[in-house]
Amino acid sequence: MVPIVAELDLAPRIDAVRRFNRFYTRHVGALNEGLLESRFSLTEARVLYELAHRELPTASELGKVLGLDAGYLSRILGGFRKQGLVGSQPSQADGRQSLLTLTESGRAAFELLDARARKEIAEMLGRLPEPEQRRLIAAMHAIGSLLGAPEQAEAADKSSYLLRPHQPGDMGWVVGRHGALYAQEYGWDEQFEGLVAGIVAEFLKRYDPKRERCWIAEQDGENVGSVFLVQHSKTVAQLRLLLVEPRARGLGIGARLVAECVRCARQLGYRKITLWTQSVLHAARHLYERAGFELVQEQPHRSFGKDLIGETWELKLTPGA
Amino acid sequence: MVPIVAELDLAPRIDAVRRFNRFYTRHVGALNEGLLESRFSLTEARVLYELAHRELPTASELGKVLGLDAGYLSRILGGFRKQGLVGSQPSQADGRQSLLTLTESGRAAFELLDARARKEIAEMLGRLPEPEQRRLIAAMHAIGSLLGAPEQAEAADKSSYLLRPHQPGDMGWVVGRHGALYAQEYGWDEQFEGLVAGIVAEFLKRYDPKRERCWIAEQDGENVGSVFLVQHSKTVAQLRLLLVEPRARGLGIGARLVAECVRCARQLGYRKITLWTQSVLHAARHLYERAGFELVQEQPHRSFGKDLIGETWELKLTPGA
DNA sequence: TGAATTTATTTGACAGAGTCAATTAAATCG
DNA sequence: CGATTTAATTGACTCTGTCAAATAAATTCA
Repeated sequence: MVPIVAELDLAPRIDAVRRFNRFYTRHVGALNEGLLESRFSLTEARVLYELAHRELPTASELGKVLGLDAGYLSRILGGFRKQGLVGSQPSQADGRQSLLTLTESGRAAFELLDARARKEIAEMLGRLPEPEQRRLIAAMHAIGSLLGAPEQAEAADKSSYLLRPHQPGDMGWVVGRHGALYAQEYGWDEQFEGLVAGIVAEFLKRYDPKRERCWIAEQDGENVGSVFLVQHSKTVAQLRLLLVEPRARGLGIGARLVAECVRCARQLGYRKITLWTQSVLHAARHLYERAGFELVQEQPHRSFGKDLIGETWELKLTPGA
Repeated sequence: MVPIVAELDLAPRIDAVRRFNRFYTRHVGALNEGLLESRFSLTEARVLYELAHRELPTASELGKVLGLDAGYLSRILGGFRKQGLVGSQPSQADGRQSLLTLTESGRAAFELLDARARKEIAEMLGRLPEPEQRRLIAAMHAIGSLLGAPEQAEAADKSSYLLRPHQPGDMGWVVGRHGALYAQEYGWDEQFEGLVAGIVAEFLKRYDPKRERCWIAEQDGENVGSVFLVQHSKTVAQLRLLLVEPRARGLGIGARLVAECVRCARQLGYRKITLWTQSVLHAARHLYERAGFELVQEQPHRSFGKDLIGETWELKLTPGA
């Protein structure tokens, strides 16, 4: 019989991981990274890749990055030199080293390989409808960050996300991530998730596209942030439910969401933006402060199982600006 | 500048996939599946694995499954035979084939390898806190089913899920999946997601653990179903928000959720369960019918951008049973 | 400074992983 | 029955990767 209450049994998880490992190994093997009809082996392709993505690397640098035996690598590079794919110049700093570069034809060979590999992946992605592609990327991203892929975080830069209006499913994401994150980070109880659910329910029910907005920040197809601009009165807008996923913090997404709200409120003719937050939410308070909001009221209260100090912030909008 | 509106540009997704492939290849390579100090190569271990999981396979069967060259495999099997790890018996049906089995010591070798591999994965999982483990498994499952791993689906059987009470984040999941699935499958508009958000908001606000329940069905750490039992009146309970993810359908999860509601309502002393559904939701209606519910009222209405026929179903509970 | 040690690279020898073609013997097709 | 196909084996070979030795430049330390 299926147990009602979860026991922390690792065994099925271990099996799931191993099943996935077997599956994914085969999957990657089937892709073969564009070298099906090329004269390069997988290792050679990896070397070529690193050569194309580094500035004047040395052989030992490549060996370290790729985890290759120095002798093996030396032979591969020798072969490349013979084929005229790489050139080398002696290092000024260290007479033992050579600084390696791809020649014209070396770069051409890499481009060809790279284009083929991209095409393969594009075909694989193309077999999936758009929302499933997004789920796939999101899942890969999740695995990468959970298993600690430093370069996954590195690769995220300021232009790696986009803002878009809400779609089916997004409101649930907003509710769930508010509930889970505030429970985890501040120990708030389920009343908070309920409050958020009430807010989004109200938003969807009374949603007026001419007076209100929701933005979802998306990165690699995965939701990483949200903010709402709702009508508080004819002339006053309210900013609500600002959230940025921990793993996407530090990219300026929060500031961007707030700025977008302010810009839009001004455009829609509001005179003032108001918002309610808590004194413990330091990161959010900073964002409001830097966007020009001013603290106008403080109010201690007990909510979500904690003693909190609620704060009202306001930003006056000059219509002309 | 970051674009406001999403354009369907594959390039960043392709890069994300390739980054993940590189990362995961290295990750799996680092795991080495328990054969670090064993006398087996990776391929030999894979052969051993298949031998341990099949009934009297033939060499060609193994070769097909593992994608190995027949000659290569023949040599590996020859080695195993020499070491006394596999035995073979001639096939009655086909004189060219031998039916392979692991000997005692072959099985022992496999068990050792298997235990080591499990231990490795367990250590990796152990480094993650419990909720992150669940996210990891969920993400792997998502990738597996998106890229079409038939055995991932196969492996799901009736005892592969569990029911548990709700946790932070679950309500958001319920809202989001209702919103996304009904939009996708029936074309309902965002008003429906708003309605669900309102229901869960109300549920959390008034939640009385003695009179009400929520069950979340979880599979490999991923939410795949939900149902709520809420108080309608002193003697009448209401079943709400029954949902099963498409990929988890056919495992009896829906029936199980309904049965759990009925059992619990009876135990809590309710005299009747009522529920509201729509005529187009055939699968759900079947479940209710088979659980003993009876259709007591029909009501055409226009909601969620569609013309629908709402239905009220009821189940009388005999207190003694 | 200069001898000892370390480091970057190359080379030779070799083992393991995997492919390809040829061979044998049994099974199947027509 | 002869022709073709299939399962399994074997030999020859290539590619992948490791290990140890050699060389030359750089660094350390007394």
